[in-house]
Formats: sequence, C-alpha cells, structure tokens
Amino acid sequence: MNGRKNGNKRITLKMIAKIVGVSTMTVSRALNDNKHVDEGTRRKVRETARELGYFPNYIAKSLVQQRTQTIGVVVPEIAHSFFAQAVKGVEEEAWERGYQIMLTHSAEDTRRETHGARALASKMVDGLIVSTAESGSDVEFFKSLIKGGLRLVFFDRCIYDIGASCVSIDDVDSARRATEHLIDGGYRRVAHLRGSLALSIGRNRLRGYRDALAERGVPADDDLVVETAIHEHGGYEAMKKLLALPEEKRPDAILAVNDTSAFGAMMAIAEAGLRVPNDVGVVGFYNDVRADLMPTPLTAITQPAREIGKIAARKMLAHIEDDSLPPENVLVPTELIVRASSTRDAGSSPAASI
Amino acid sequence: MNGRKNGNKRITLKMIAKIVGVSTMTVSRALNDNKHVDEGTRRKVRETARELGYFPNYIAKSLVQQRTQTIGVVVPEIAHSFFAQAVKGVEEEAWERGYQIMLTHSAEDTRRETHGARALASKMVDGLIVSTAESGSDVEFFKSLIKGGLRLVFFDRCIYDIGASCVSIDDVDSARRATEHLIDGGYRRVAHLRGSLALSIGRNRLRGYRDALAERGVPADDDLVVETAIHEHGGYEAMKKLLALPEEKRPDAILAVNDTSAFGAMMAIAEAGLRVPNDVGVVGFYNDVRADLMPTPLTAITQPAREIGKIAARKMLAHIEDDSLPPENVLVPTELIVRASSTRDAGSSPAASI
DNA sequence: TTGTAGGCGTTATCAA
DNA sequence: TTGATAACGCCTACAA
Repeated sequence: MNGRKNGNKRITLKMIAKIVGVSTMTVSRALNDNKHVDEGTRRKVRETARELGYFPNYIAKSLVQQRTQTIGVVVPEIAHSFFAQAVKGVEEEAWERGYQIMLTHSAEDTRRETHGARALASKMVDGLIVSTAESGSDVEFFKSLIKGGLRLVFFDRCIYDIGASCVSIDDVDSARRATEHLIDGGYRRVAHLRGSLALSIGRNRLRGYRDALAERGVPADDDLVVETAIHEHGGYEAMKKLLALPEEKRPDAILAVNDTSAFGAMMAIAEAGLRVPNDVGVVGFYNDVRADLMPTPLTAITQPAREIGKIAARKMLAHIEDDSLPPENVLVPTELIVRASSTRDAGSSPAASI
Repeated sequence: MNGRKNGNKRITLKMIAKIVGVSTMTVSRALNDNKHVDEGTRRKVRETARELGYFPNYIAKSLVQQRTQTIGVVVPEIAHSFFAQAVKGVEEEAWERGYQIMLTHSAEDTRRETHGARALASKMVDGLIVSTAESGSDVEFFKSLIKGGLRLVFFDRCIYDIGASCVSIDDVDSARRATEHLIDGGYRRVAHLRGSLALSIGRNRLRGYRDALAERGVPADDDLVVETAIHEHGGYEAMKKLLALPEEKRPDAILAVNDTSAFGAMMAIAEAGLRVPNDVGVVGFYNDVRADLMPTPLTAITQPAREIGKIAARKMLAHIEDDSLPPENVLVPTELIVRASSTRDAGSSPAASI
C-alpha cells in the first residue's frame, strides 16, 4: 500500500547532493537551468542524476509553488464521441503548454459531478473544465468553488452568470436555423425532442426552436415538445410519445436535441411504418460519424467538438496566466449540414401536394 | 500565475485550528474520523470547516503519504472509440475505489508517449496504464520506470516480458479464427492488412493469420501481407497496393488489423469496381458502431474495450494493494461477429462456382 | 483526549 | 557561485 515497491527508494535531490558533495539547493539549481551554477558542478550533478534515473517529484514542487500544472476535466460521458473529441482538444492544448489533465466523468449524475469536481479541487488542479450533467448541477457548489479561488471554464453545457467562462456553440441561433430549415422545406408540424431543462443546451435549443416558429408564423403546439434523454433509447421513447398523438396532431418533422436521440427517433419512425424524410423530416445536433451512414443520412448542426475543447483549454490557460481576466462566453460557429433526412422528394409530401 | 486568486487564501487545517482554539492535529483527527477526539470538539471543528468551505489539500497529503490516489493513463488516441471506451472503463473502476485518473495521449508518437509517461511519473501517480504508440515505444525507458518502482499495466498494445502486466484479447487466436472463417467461406487468396510490427497487435495478428493459412494448407504469399496505418486512409492506401497486383495475384479476402483500416479498404475496393463480399471478403477487429451501418456490414472480431479498461484498472489496483503480486498477461475473450462482408451469396463466387 | 516535534521533497530567501 | 534555513499543508510518532 505504500507508494513505491520495496527497496526501490525514489531518488531525491538530497541523495544526489550527498553523492556529488554539494547542497540540495545547488542540485536543484543545476537541474533547473539556474544561471548561478558552476558549469563543472552542473555537469557532475546532471550526470549522477541521469545515472540514478532521477526525475523530479512534482508533488513536492506543487506544494511549495502552489500550482500543479494540472487541469481538471469533468465530462458527463467520456465515451461519447463529442466529449471524447472535446477532451482530446483540451489535452492537446494543455500538453503544448506543459499541463496534464485529470479526467473524471459524472455519468450524467449530479452527485458524481459534484464529488468529481471536489476531488479534482482537492488535488489542487490549477483550474477546472466542466460540462454539466443531465440530471442537473449543484450551482451553489460551483459558486463556492469559484469563491474559493478555483478557476472554472464550462463548455457545451454551461452554468451562466456565476463568474465562470463558457465555450459553446450558439445554441439558440443554431436551433432556430435548423427549425427554419425544416419549415422552409415545407414541414408544418415541427416537433422538438428537447433536452433536460437543467442543461443550457436543453433550454437554449428549445428557445431557438420557439423563436423560429414565431418568426415564421407557425403556431406553437406544446404537445409537440417532448423531453428526451440524450441517448438513443431516449429519442426512441420520446418519438413514440409523439407518434401516439391523434393523427391530425402528429408531427411531420423533428428537431432533436442531439444526433443520438435523432437516431433513436428514426428507429421509432421506421417502426411506425413511416418514412424519413417524406413522412417525417429529422434534424440533429453534432454531426456524428453515423449521420452519414444511416439508411437515410441525417441533417445536423455541426458542433466542432475538438475545437471547442481546444478553445476551452486556451481560455483556462489564459485565466491561469491572468487571474484578473473577466469570464467570457465564447460562441463557436456552426454549420447546418443538410442531408436526406430533411429534404423531401419533390411532390411527395402531403404538404407539397396541396 | 500563482495558485489562487488574489486574496482568497485556501483554508488550511491551521486556520481552522486557530479559530476553534485547538491544535492542527486535533483538527486533522476530527476531520478524518479518528476515534480519539472529543465529540464536542469534533462537532465544532466540523462546523467551522464547513462554514469556511474547507477541503483537504491532497497534494500535501500525497507528499507525506507517498501516494496520490491517482492512476496515470497513456493512450495513442483519446478520441478513437476503442480507447475512449477503455478510458471510460478505467475511470469507472478507479472512481469506485477513490482514485482519479490523469490522462495523456501520445498521438501514436514514441516521443510523446515517453514524455507523457515521464510527466505522469513525475506527478507521482500510483501506477501507469499504457497502450503503446504505433511508431514504437522506448522499451528501455519503460524498463527503467519499472526498476524505479513504478507499477505498470499495459492494455491492448503491450510490451511483454519487462515485468508489467498486460490486458488484451488473444490476438493470435482471434486472428486465426477470423482467417479460418474466411478460408472456410471459400476465399482462397486471403490477404492481411497488418499493423506495425512495433505493436503487439501487429505482430500477434500477423502470426494468427499465418497460423490459419498453415493449418488450412493454404499457401502463404508474402505479397498478400501489406502494412497499414490504423486509420481509414491507411487501409485505403494499403488496399490500393493489393489491388495493383497482377490479376491472378490479387486477394479475394482481407483480414484487416482493425475496423478503421477495413473501412478504408472497403472504399478502395468499391472504387476499383469490385464488390464486397462477392469479389472480396473483409473482416476487421473491434466491432465499431459503423460496422453495422456500412453499405455492406462488416464482419469483425469484438474487442470489449470498456471491459478491457476495467480489467486493466482492477489489475492496477491489485498491484497497488500488493506490490509482491507478479505481473500477468490477462486474455479477454472475443467473438467473431459475422456480417455480410464475409459471406458470399451462394454460387456467386468464383471459387464456389468451380 | 490533546499537543509537540519532525519530516515528506522541493523551492524562496537571505546570507556567505 | 554556494549554502543554511524556513516554508508549503499535512500526517506519523511519540509525549503529556
């Protein structure tokens, strides 16, 4: 249970000092490229350090310097492509600046998110990059972290106005554009599989959807807004609810909060004997690899995950370098990738056939 | 550049001690559920700790206890589904035991792998879980880490016989079964898109492929073994080389070292005007989500990534708990998922039509 | 039950 | 150029 295997004591500055016959400070200076060291001494120190296989103890260094060169990262699901890409972006940017990342996933669970963040804070990360859990976040806890001096940057799923930066797409505008695309394509009863209102993406995409309806003069129908979990089964279940509506109330298009739920919805649509896009148009968010491979390729708003991760990391490093830097909400541009799932064959839609 | 924001000093045991009017040791004991503390004292300490928003400094704790409750992880590509899943498995298992993970990716590069591992070792991780880079590994470096007392567990891509544990599928046997499946399906000129020989998976899968040929009495042809990078473009390029062979030498089946290169190969096959599976059968490794979604679904050997990650983490925790535990090579069972890419229509193959 | 002393491995600071 | 000393925040060991 102790740190090292029996016998193999880790080499320390003190050991090298004893061998070379100088003080630990001289060794420290020699190894850290400090100018005020005799070249001969430096050579000797370097050599024995290499021979002994010395490498510095960053824990000790961190304790005295009060920084760990480590960034904590909390994501809801490591294995989801979007977050995996984002984490990669963070890691790349951190690596280039000599930082490591400490990764925790919350499994979309509030308690795990809080515990994970607390654990990383206890390990004295220089900052915390977080994307919040579907089941909601303990806002007061994050506030207290900030009050305690911890730097905090959210990405994709943010908590606003508590003094943290946020890096995300413009969810409202993106959802509006996607909805307008459906309406302009002749769809009249556009439904929204919305995300949890505990998530910024859930609230903002819902708002964009509603804005689009209002702007296009399409009457809003609350029956057409159904909550979905962000996974495939969630989309499937939510879609079944919509399909259970009386015929005249059923949607002819779906704006899904993300690709995964859109895939689930497409399954439910197929099971009901309906077809995409002629009976039901579908649009998702993210642009998953599968979007292009589905029997009917999926139209989607892109979320440049890796880029978002990179920007979040850069933002964090900027905050670390300058603690007086004010928090900022960074919006990353998106594109609407139009594929077959939202473009009816000419003349084949009920609406178009009027 | 200093650790905390201006003014907001982190709360320490000493501060709590001063406020409550006891020694730091009493505070430490009270907060760590030590029995020998008066209940009244404990209550007071707990209360002020909570009020002040205290949480322990694990850096200091780690320094004195000589363990960090942190496991380092080095993977070649965070964003590849296999590794993302594996990392998730590691994180889950670590989390349950109160460990965090520190994640680095090598980008398939030897130098980054070495630097990353060294950085994590410097941060005093209690152990290192590694999957090696395509460009090869600095074996001597890993040996020196082990000699220095660092616990090391490889997964998927291992370095054998240096005193580290390894968790992977049985690559030799899996490749043999996949190759036999192709031969038994009537394919006669089975080629292998092999991985780098710097990787255990590259060497082992090649061996399994050769074993199968030998066992089935199929003559081996070195022209049919071509190296591929593990990404899509690699598979595409490698396949083009095979298709450039004189007609009578061309393969009628491909064992690809992984799914991604198999997808690339399938693109090249389609571009050449050939068809999967009737002209060319294809088998991959991993069972990516895309396998089922391709125009011709891909037959593949499964690699239970998350499970592999979990087992690797458990192995690491076992090594941490008991330093005398000998290293072990753990083999995780696989399945061959047969899909359309390796099953010719009856009577349509040149071989079957004889 | 509580406190004191010392040290984990490193660096900042000041003195030589 | 080098070294002695103290400190980072906590815990182990021992003493009271």
